[in-house]
Amino acid sequence: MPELPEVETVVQGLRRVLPGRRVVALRLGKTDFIENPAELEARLPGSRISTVRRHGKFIVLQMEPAARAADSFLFLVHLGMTGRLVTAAPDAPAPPHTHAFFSLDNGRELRYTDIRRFGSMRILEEKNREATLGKLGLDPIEATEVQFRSALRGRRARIKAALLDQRVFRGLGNIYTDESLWRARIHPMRRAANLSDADLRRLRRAVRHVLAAAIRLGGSSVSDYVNAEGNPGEFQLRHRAYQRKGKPCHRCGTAIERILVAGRSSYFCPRCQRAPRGDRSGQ
DNA sequence: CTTACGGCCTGGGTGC
DNA sequence: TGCACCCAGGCCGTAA
Repeated sequence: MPELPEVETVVQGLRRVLPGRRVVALRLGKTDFIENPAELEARLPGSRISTVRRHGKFIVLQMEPAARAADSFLFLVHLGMTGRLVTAAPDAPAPPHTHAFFSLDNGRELRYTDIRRFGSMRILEEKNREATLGKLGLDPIEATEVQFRSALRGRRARIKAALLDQRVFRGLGNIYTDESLWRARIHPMRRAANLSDADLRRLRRAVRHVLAAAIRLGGSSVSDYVNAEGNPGEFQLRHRAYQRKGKPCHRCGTAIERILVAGRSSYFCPRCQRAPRGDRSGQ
């Protein structure tokens, strides 16, 4: 499912119920998406959740260990394409493909459901935090104009691919790159290095606007996404490009087109977002 | 170093 | 109804 706005929405929901809770038991189903299942089973029961944060598309739980003397650690959850992290009553029926059940000390249960299992879970030591999370690029909402420009400067990759690269910006995915490029009137096939300062300025503003609006509306529910309470978002109603092939552009009425860029479906308005010279191979 | 591409996994939609 | 095929918001490993 999720990109930055969806993960942010989930995190905001979990933040209302998880901090202070102790994990009393853990039950796992399929474990091929977990880096080290035995470590989870050894360390999570008895530990207490202190904070819930987002880093790019990662949900980061800070854990205080069961043993007094041991160091606190991080529990990372990535929702992949179809992951859901939801709290529920333990006696409520679990949906299919629910592969992790965390019993909490208030009688509730935190559950991870993931049809395709492209998500991941892992424990990360505090001392390894920077080596792992530090590889990710700028937060696209917090980046200043100077940072935004320098992150893309000199990159030969298509702008769409560069925006999707988590080492450049953390948290953007296919929906919000298309929505941002539409708003900034930039064709997804253009090379990042060829964008003018004016282009980049519009792009940064578009990214910030789109992400803020999406967070405000609780994210986009296209197929599987729900928030921490199990409810869908509403930003899909405001999509201007994504999955609107053949429908009129909200600015000029031209039919939205779909092409493949960086192996991903990319939706754009052929009139508002002019193709680069030299077409499909590049520029 | 950077960029491009196939693969992972399951399910939903479409067209014959 | 059945079946083949395409598509899907993620990222990782490999090759060029």
